[in-house]
Amino acid sequence: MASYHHGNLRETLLAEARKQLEKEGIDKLSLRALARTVGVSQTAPYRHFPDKNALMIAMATSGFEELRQYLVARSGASPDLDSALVEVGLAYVDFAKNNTALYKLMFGPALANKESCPELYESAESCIKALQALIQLKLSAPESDETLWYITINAAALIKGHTSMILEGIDNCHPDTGADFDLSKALKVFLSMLP
Amino acid sequence: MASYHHGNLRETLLAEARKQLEKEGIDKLSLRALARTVGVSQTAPYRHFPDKNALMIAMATSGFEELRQYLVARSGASPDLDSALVEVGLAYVDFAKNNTALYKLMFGPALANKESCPELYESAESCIKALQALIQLKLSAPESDETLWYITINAAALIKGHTSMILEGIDNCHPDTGADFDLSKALKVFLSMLP
DNA sequence: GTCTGATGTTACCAACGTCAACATTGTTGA
DNA sequence: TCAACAATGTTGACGTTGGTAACATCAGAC
Repeated sequence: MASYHHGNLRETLLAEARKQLEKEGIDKLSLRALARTVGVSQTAPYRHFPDKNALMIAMATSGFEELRQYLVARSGASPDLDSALVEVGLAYVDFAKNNTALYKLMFGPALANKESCPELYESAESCIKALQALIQLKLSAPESDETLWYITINAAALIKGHTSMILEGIDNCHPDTGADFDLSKALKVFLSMLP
Repeated sequence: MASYHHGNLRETLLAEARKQLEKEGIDKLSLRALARTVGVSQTAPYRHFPDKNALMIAMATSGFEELRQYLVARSGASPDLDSALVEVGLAYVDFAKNNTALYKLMFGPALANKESCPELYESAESCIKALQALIQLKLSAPESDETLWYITINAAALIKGHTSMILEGIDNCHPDTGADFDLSKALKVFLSMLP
């Protein structure tokens, strides 16, 4: 027989939410259904999260931590700097593809208001900073510090933009030849343009 | 006295939805509230849209048409090609900033499934193609056709990525000097890297 | 002038987020 | 040891939402 207290409800809810998020999509994610599948009353989640949005923010925050670890792991396993730079881009996109709903949640309405959930912003910005730190390693050319910085942000934007287009299903195949779009080629083309 | 038939419900609903979208955000947008403010019964909208998502798709579609027109207008008013390229990027971001909720809707869950709403994808891709056509004008260098194509997509991704970061409120100010991020400078830096 | 289809209304349903009041449990200090 | 307390879980309810079915009203075609 089940005990009155679940004992681990908060983490169980987060895990089940994460599962449902990827399986059913974000709009089919309801606190009630979550409680039901976990086998607890409909209002029990409110003992661990003030409201539904808090649950979302908790998921998003853990998502940023996962993403950060994934990026450093993938890029760290590369032999040289150039391949590490390509790899971090590929890794970022892979994470988004393998955790599409979570990724959209991370950059979705959850972090709409900066001051309401500062810890979310911290993890988000630290994640980008990690990416930028890696990119900056590449740029030891005799450029001005300001130019270097803009190139770095451009690289980050480039990866984010490719991620968006891929998630949106926009197939950037060649209009004439019909050749498939190859992300790693695109990243290498950008790298070759660096000073 | 009001007549039984509204006469222009579909467009009135779209206009009011657009207004509410920017004012209250997408999650506060309900068909019932819409019908109420328009002064019609709660189920009247279902005579013009099969469900709520159809209303969203209709808004998104018109949004893409607006965006396309805005881009050609802004870029067409530029004196030379280089400034036109910078201008199209600035215009894209401006549109997103001036119509944030609509922009997020356009690239949000509405166009999640490609085959369910092909006309949305058409307008979205035609919009990107227009942007790419302009960019391709710049690239008459003796590069391979494939490289040219990848540079074009990179430019599109760059703009999309900057848009995302700006909408997400990530301030890319310089970590040392604290100088504000300047989008047009970033775009010019990218342009200067082109072959 | 009647018939028909388009449009709007009323009544209803299931599901959701959330709150208040109550029940049960683990813990802690006398 | 045990009573008080805080944490956790349950029950019941309220208001709102998206959506369906049946009915009402109107405009235009024959």
